[in-house]
This record gives sequence, structure tokens and C-alpha cells, in this order.
Amino acid sequence: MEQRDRTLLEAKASVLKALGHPTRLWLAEQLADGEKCVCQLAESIDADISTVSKHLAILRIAGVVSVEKRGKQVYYRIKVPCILQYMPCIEAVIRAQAQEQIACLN
Amino acid sequence: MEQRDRTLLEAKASVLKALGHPTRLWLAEQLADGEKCVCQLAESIDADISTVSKHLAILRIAGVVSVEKRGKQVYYRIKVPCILQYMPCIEAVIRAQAQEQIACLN
DNA sequence: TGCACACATGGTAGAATAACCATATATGCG
DNA sequence: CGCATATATGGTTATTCTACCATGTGTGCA
Repeated sequence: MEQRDRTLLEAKASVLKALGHPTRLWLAEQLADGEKCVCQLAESIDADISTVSKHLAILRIAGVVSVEKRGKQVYYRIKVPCILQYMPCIEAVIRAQAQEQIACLN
Repeated sequence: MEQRDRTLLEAKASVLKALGHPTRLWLAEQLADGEKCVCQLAESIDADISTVSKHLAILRIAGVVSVEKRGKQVYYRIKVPCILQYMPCIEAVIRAQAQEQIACLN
């Protein structure tokens, strides 16, 4: 494989990896309908604010979200909204897997 | 968050996580145009066959690929093809990120 | 039956991850 | 200025991941 392809591959994997954590996926989904500040995100989740902040940093570095500081708050938003359109397909994968496991029991 | 939602969230994250590794993403892409056996996949990559086999097992457990044994070979194929349709969007994330980083240098 | 091939699985060491706590930084208000 | 609020960052520890090697299992052929 060429270096160029390998670099692109790693970049794509890192985006998927960033979304491949329950908390980060939840954060991304929370931002689906508009920007939110860290405090809004943190209050509805049972985790330390520093943990939420670090997860958001990972999403930011991966390019999934963008940041804007306004006053005391830092607002995050989805940068490329199409990634959320991916979820129905992901759910289809889960359904297919569940059906297969049920079939194994018969 | 309800338990049901949390379970679904974790399931979705695990699918994305499975794809969030360069080797596994490459394997999935190799299967885009039809099934391949482990030997075909392993010969074009610089990794131990056991490593490839374990990555394929992770993809299988996540529900991304399905398996069929025929003779001595084991053939893998993409189970829910839509998962590969989102790569252009993932690439868009990468481009947006790259452009932003260039802009930071100005 | 025995051997070679194709995979899978167990074991292990090193790297990466993730959660928390503590602390630093920046902002607005009194 | 001094203080409270909002985030980010550094440190630490436990867990998880990943790659390799070694070995086990199943299949077809001589």
C-alpha cells in the first residue's frame, strides 16, 4: 500500500475511532440539533467534567466537532453533519447481528 | 439515560470502534467488492495471519462481516453494505480538518 | 493414515485508553 | 482587585488493545 493511502486510511480510522466510544457518540448525538456548551453536556451525564472535556477534545482533534468560546462558556457543534446520517446504518448492523444471534438459538 | 438507550449507544459505539482501526477498516474496504478468504486478505498486508484473523473476528463479533467456511478456506464478506457508503463523509471530515489546520498557519 | 495448508486461539509484553482528582487558566461580576 | 464559574490540562492507576509467537483444530490430498 502506498504511503498516501495509508495516511488516508489512518485518518479515516481515527474519525471512526473517535466516535467509537459510548460517551463520545452520545456527545456527538447531543450536538445533532445545535451547539451546546460543556456545562449543558456535562449536567446530563454521570461523569466528571474533566472527562467530558477530554472526550470533546478527542472529537475536536478528530475533526468531528468545532469549538467556539463565547464568554465563560465553550460551545461545541458538529462540524460535518453527515456523520450523524450514518447512525441508521449502524443500527441496521446491530439489528442484523441480533437477528443472527436469535437464529443461533433455534 | 435509560438502560435501553445506553445499551443501544454502546452497541453503536462498538460497531464504530470495530471500524476505527486502520487494519480493520482496510479489511472492510477490501471486502467491499465481494467476499475474500483470509489468505487473500493476509497476503496483501504486512501482518501476521493470526493478527488478521483476530481483526476479522472483531469485525465479525461487531456484526460488520459474516463468515462462511468452504473447504479449507474461510470467506468473509460485508454483512450490511451501507457501512462503506459513509466513507465520503468521513473523508469530508478529514478535508475540513485539514483546511482548518492550514488556515491556522496563516 | 499422515502430511501440508488454512485459520483460530491462547499467551505475553508493551502501548494506548479512560476515569478520576488536583490544579491551572480565563472570564465576568461585585 | 478578589471571587466564583466554566473549561482545560497534568498526573496517576487500572483496564484494554494490539502485535507477535506458539500451538491447536479442521480439511483435503497423497
